[in-house]
Amino acid sequence: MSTTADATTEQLGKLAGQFELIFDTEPSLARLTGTARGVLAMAAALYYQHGYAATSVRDLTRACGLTPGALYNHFPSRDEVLFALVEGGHLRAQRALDEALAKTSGPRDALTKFVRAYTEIHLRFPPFAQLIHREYVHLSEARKREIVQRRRRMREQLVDILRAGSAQGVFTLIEGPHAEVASAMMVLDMCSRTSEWFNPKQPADGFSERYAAAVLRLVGARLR
Amino acid sequence: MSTTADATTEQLGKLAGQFELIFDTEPSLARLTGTARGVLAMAAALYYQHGYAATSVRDLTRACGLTPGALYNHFPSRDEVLFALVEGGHLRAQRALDEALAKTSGPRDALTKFVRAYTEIHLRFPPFAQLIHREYVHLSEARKREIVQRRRRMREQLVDILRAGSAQGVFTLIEGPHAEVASAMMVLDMCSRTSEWFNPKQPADGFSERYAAAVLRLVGARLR
DNA sequence: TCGCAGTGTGAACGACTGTTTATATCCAGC
DNA sequence: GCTGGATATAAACAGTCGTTCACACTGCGA
Repeated sequence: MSTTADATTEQLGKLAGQFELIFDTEPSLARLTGTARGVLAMAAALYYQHGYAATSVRDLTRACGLTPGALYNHFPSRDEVLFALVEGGHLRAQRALDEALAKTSGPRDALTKFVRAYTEIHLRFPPFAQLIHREYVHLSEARKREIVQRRRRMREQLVDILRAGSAQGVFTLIEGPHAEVASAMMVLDMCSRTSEWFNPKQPADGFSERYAAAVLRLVGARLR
Repeated sequence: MSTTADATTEQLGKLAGQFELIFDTEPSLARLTGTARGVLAMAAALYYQHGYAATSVRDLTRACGLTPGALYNHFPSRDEVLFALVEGGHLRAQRALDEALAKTSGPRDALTKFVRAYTEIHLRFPPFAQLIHREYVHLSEARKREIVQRRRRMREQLVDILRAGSAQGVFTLIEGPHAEVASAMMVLDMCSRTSEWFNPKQPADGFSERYAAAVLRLVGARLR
């Protein structure tokens, strides 16, 4: 990574600030304060821009105005910086889904709520979602297993909804082997990928509702 | 990267061999022979398994039974190894799309052919598609621009189809700003992400057709 | 048979890697 | 005012990074 010009440094700081705002929406991140919080926000900004693998401890600490050793007063290792971000993001998403699905009336309602919540999480601050989906694969093997398990759980929630709707004749999935899982993957991918191309400058009003409508079509939901 | 046990080495060689088979389907890759071809195949296997950023020149050449310097008899830099793979993959996809869209009768037919071709490219050898979508971001800035341009072109082909269908009343897209672009992104993502979860052990018969059917639903295609 | 292009080696280049250590500084609580 | 914990620094650790270079070996065309 090259030495950053002042203009770039300023942009990076602004980006880190935006990440930091998101931290308040997730307890496991919000409990960090002071230097630790600043480091994690800057890590998010750097990982987002250059990727985790391309961001060294020296890159990160220099951007924070620290020397490399200082990092280890706040995180046990470089891995754990990434893990803190990735786990935080997944906890936040899981909570949003649990809240959305707390009260539902039937598969159609459940699917609508799932899609809206899952899409909205990705659009609240797209770079955060993008960062997590992109970089979690670089976690250490043990930490990665934890995250993969969390992801599988979310997918299973959606599969259950589709299976129920399919059994009740509310949905007519595209046929084929593992129809529910295939459809679930389509839905999750559609929603999560919004973070890759959604332009925050355009109005987001009704965006997640339109996605829910698209998904209802996709799963062949009974009209009305 | 740790020293590889013999069993792992064997698996890696087998994977590299599978990548090499794919090279024959794309002229820009097929013209490589001998060591250069072997190196590129091994690079594909390693980048697929560990990522480009985590694969050093020494990792790559050691896996090929060479010393680091030998690489530079075949590629001008480490960057260009990745670029050869990524560009080859994009050229192959573009050619498949061009062939599929050479003769079409109306937007519905065009969309069906687009989705089938684009999905099939991703399922021919999912790891190759996966590798390309995942790693192209690590190209040097100049090379990345080239690839981004190719990707945009493919997207525009799809947008044109959706726009035409929408204008003729054949499709009824989910409303909203930039409806065509939003729908195009949904479709591209659905198709390309198959490479991430498709299990080659399950039968692929009719897979792309089912995806085309799902997409027709998604864009609200007129019945029949 | 010579010569040369193509291909490989091994050593070296300076720079960068994640982490640990001893040491210094600060500030809150007694 | 003193003490102790939290936090920072500078230096060093043992490696690894991508790349270059002088040199050796190979096999093919003249």
